[in-house]
Amino acid sequence: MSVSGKIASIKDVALAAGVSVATVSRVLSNGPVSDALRKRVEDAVRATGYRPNLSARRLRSQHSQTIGLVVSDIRNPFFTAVSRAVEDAAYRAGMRVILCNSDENPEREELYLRLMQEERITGLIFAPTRAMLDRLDGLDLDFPVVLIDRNAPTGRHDAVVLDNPRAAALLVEHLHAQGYRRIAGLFGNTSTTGQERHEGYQAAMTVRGLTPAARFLAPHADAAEAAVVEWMGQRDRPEAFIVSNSLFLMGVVKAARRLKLTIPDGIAVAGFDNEPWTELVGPGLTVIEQPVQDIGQSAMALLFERLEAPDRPSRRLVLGGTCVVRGSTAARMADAD
Amino acid sequence: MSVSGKIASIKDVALAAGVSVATVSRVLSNGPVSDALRKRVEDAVRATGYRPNLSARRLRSQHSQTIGLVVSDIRNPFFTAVSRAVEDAAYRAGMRVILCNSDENPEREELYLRLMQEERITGLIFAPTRAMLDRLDGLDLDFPVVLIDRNAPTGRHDAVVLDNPRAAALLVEHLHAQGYRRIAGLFGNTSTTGQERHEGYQAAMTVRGLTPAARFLAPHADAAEAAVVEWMGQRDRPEAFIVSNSLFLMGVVKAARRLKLTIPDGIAVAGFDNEPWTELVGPGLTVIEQPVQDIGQSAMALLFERLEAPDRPSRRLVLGGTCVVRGSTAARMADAD
DNA sequence: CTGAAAGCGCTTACAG
DNA sequence: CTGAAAGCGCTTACAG
Repeated sequence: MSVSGKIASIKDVALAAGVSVATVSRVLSNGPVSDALRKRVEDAVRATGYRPNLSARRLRSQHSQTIGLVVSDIRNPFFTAVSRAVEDAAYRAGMRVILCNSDENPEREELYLRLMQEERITGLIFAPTRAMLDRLDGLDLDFPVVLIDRNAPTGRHDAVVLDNPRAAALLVEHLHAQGYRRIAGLFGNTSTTGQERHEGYQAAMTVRGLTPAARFLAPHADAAEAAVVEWMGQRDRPEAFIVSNSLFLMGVVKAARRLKLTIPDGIAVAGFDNEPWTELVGPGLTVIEQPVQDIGQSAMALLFERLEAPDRPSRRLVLGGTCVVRGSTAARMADAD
Repeated sequence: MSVSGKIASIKDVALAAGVSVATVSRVLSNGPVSDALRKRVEDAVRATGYRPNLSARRLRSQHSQTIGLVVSDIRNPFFTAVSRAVEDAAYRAGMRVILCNSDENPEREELYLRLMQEERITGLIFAPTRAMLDRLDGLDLDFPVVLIDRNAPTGRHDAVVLDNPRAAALLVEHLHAQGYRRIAGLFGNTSTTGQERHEGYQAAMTVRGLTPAARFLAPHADAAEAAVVEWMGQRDRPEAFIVSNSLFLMGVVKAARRLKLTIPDGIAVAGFDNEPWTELVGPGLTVIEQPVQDIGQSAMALLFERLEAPDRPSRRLVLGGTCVVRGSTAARMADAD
């Protein structure tokens, strides 16, 4: 136990064991040490309550064993889940993670990128804004970066993303098969994700001879609620909505309630992501489930591969989503318009 | 720009500026330096793309500017929100935070406590398991700790917690006023939180001449669902449930669905916490809202106060919750029972 | 197998 | 105001 207040250093241990600090260091790193000395050192470690100083270790060994994780907001359940997966993988690999929330603000992203440099991180897992995505290739950072969730097809960085166009197309496909025709779309306007999902929506609508009708909104439930309320007041009101994130999902549900429309008869809805509560709302909400666990783990895996082979061409891992069908997209009544 | 691959050190800057490293250091820390030299150093910093090495700085200055945060699971929305508040407060104060998930596992808690020592953190914000709570006073850690969410009344550490008994009593009070009498309770069995909420429930029931009927469950939706299904099959089935966390809330809703009971006529429910989706489920769920922002900020504040006055007696900050009334506890039909 | 010594990149008395 | 030097707590060649 440290009684003195100050925590014991390797020197204290060496003194207590009657050996050199080099020997203590070797015992701690499982180096070649005689059994006799090893035992004495181990006893001394216990006696002094010694804990290695990671700052010193990092400085000397020149690697931080730290990975950076910059997301827009940890309160977004998608990022909550991904970051949990990243952290688990990191701690399993003996690494630490530094988490930062950019709030979709490019200036904060820049600030945190600087912080990452000062921490001498081993690598970065990053969900950038569109603005940052444009500048990212120009920056010269001292660590590899793996993009998650957002990504430019032309970028030079490794990335693991959902197959967003395909996922959105899945929703169109499903709604179409259920008898819906006037299918409107709400997409987030701050990330590439919203764009890509819109592209998939657009293509899948067109290929079926349906007319796409999309709006891009700031990622808030209120924005979606207002848009839906207004939209449903017009002629040719949509029969169904496809929305690109769970905040919009909430917005649609709120709008339905305000307009006294039942789901799905008055208004059908499908979207992202499969959060626990989507099962409980109304008749259950049809959603795309992302492989969040896989995304986090794969990002870590890509990072490790990159560290092993710094010069290999970049890779993009595109993961498929699953369509979880629930009552919010039940087959459309025959009598409908 | 660092072209060499290796990031520039303070020595490189000194060389480029034609000054000593001491002068560079002084410029960086806004120490007393002549304008002429300051300018030369600033230019050299830019030219070399210099970024201070935080490991070196921490080692030398002997403080890590780091606070630890150990919670059970960041995916629990309560902890998501609190940790976001903690991180914001920390970064604002120029500190970093290391986040760890214990998964309610005392062994992992111990592991992370050790990690915190190795990081030489400035202080810890900690939501411990009950098992850890018992041993915590015996440990001699080299940093102050502020407990959040969970806490033993006899403990020697600072803490910020919800007034759990009062919050649970609020729910009983409300249900009673709405005409409910047979009010059952489901409480988590891993934390002190569940215990305290049970106490409040018990007391509030007794004082109103009602019979408490409580069960303690592992914190999973499934456990709650099963318990409710079974309970509702018995004679004297409860009219309402009070539950101590949002997973149980989900469980009750699922059970209601399975039993084809409407909320609140067939089964009323109220609980913790006020997550965004609770408004959208069924007729809306009546819940206690915790001041999550305040909890995170206050924990940081208590930590800073403790650092300034290490010997001051410990403090507990007990914050009140708000009862958010929704349809799940609408007034009970007169004909009932 | 073991120890003395150098050095990672900083900050901070100590002189001048 | 400025610089030379010591030292934070480690690891790792280098000798022996």
